[in-house]
Amino acid sequence: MAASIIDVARRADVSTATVSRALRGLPNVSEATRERVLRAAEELQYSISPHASSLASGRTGTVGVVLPFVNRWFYSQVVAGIDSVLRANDHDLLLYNLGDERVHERFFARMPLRRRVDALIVLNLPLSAAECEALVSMEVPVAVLGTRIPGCWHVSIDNAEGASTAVRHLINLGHRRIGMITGALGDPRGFTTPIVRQHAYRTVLAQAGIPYDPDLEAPGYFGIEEGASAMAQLLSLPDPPTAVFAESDQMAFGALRTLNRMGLKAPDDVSVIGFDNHETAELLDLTTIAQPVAHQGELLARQILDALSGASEEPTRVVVPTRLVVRGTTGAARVARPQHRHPSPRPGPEPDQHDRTTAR
Amino acid sequence: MAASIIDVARRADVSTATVSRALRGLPNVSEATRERVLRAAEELQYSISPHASSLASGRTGTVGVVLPFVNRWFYSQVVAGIDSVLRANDHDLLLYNLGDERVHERFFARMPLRRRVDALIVLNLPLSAAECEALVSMEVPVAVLGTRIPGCWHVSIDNAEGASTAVRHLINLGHRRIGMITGALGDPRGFTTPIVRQHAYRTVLAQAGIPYDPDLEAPGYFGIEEGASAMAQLLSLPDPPTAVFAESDQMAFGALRTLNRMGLKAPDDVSVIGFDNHETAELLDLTTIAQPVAHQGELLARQILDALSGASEEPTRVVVPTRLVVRGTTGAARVARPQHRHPSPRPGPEPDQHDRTTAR
DNA sequence: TTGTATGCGTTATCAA
DNA sequence: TTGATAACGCATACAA
Repeated sequence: MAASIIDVARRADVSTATVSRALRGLPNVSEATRERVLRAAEELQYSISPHASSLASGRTGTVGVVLPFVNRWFYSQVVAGIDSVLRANDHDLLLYNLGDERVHERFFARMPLRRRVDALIVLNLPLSAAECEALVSMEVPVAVLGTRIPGCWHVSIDNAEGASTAVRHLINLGHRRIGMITGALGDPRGFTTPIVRQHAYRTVLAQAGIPYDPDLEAPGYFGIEEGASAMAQLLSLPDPPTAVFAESDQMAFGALRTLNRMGLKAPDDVSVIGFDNHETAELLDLTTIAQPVAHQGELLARQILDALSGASEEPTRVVVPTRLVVRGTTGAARVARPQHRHPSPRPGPEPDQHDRTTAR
Repeated sequence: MAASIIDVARRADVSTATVSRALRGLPNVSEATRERVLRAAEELQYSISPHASSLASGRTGTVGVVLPFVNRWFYSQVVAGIDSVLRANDHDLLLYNLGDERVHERFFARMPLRRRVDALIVLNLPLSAAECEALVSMEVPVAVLGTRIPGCWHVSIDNAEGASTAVRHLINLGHRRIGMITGALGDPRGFTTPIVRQHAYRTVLAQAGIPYDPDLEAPGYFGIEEGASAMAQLLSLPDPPTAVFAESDQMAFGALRTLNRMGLKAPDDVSVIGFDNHETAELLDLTTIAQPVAHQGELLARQILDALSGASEEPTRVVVPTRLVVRGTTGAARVARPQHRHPSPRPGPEPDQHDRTTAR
């Protein structure tokens, strides 16, 4: 049987209250007794029962992280970021993967994290309005990545700006027939990232005087395989794109594979730009929009700790910058295509071409 | 204030004991009262307090997962596997990342998971003998991936066989000057995987009558960058290898990048084989030894559930098979190198060459 | 600075 | 089948 606080109290010849105080480093304990208690605890190999402690204090010392995937690069990076600052501040991390539809439903039906966590971090999860409300009703601080929930803390990148930068990069290179491989759309619930990026894509094209062509948008669902299919679909068009913006690197990888298998090359045949700066993007020499992934996790955890400590009253919203990383898969458009009546791109210096890494 | 079991009891006009029984689906509750209790709980939006429950029952319903990284592909896959079966059986997953040295030390000094988890899953962690004992002394079932701890459940691949297959594949292709990019060695604690693989590498070479050359072993520490450096080191040798076995795909990726940057190509200049079948291995057309990663996580979780339910008394050990996946980065050695006096490889059918995916 | 006593929300034992 | 009640192990308001 493991030693309890009573055993320690007996051994140190003090009350359990004093043991509790001494062990938690509270003031109002003389150095002498504190030392006695510490030694007694040490000798008995005492370790606190978190459950009893939680029950008595109402705090759990753990933060729930709710996400749709644990095995995708992006999420594992974010979790690592969260973990590092949580751990440094003596908080535990309870992982809740809602990727499975049934798990998702049960989660909101049973609210199993109620009273189990001091705070919640929600990563990029498509949530209905009712589900958002359910989270808020837990009455713990909630920090959200990627989407927005009223009353919650927020961390995100400027998706519109990132996507715009990507498309502008292609336009600057002289491309006018620009496709987009989009992420998971059509989900009725609130995961706005793909919508925002797609909107930016259309807007930038419109601003450049390029007519909208729905055929140039192919769904890739944020997967490698699906990205590959999307690229195949785009290439099968009567008038295929000369450049493609994939809104995730993984989809861009799939796109590159399709090119490869068809005997085509980036950027000679088609320019490809991704989004994320995935760890293998450099390996594949993929031009992309970089976002600080683990850092966003750290920020989320910091927000939560601030909320918990009362350091910050009002939920804040922090937007972290993205940055264009120019690598080898994007290049100048070959020639102005005759069938288009738009002016060919002006020649002249192309900063994107020279800087391998350009601050956006 | 959230409703407690007392509120439910009052509303259903029964005792708290009956509520507890009814909600947990225990027998000895009449259907009528059970329904009454269920409805009362529903109406009050009652949700149980896991801490109180744990305190009273001694069970926590959560499994601790202790690992050295959360953001590396391999580990995130394993965690996903664990999570899926744990979640399906109503267990929570407490993530404990011991990658940081200080966190590691504190973990074993304070044993913060004692009384906090019903069981432990340990992933590929270098542990001293004392640390292993500390884990066992928690008196909960422990399942271990990759290394061995007496008295614990085990899941692993046959590392010797996997590594041997890799090296034999290169030998079968006619290579005789074969380098190895090794993982993290030199750690005094018990993480045996790299040791076993290195031993297999040496043994297979010896069996083929190829003399041992320590210069052909370069450390890559399981990282991309370090793998790249290791390859550079091997290529700078007076007599560089014609083929390289990297004991992880990530290191192989780095190796490929080095080749690429030096204007060399696999397999024309150097054959490269990895280990893992990382998700981007296919993308890079990397020949590799595949291991079922998420599946190993599932097996670990199953073992734990068996132990917890008492279904299995004695800890078991399951070894999952690896399999050679032949892709484009390995090819036949160009010519028998004149400076070696060993017989040149016999020509003839090379099954590894034809089957894209060969069961080892 | 220290001790006493109560409460936290369950489960489990025993009795009814 | 149900109820009363004692743990479970700690934190904390209050008293000393």
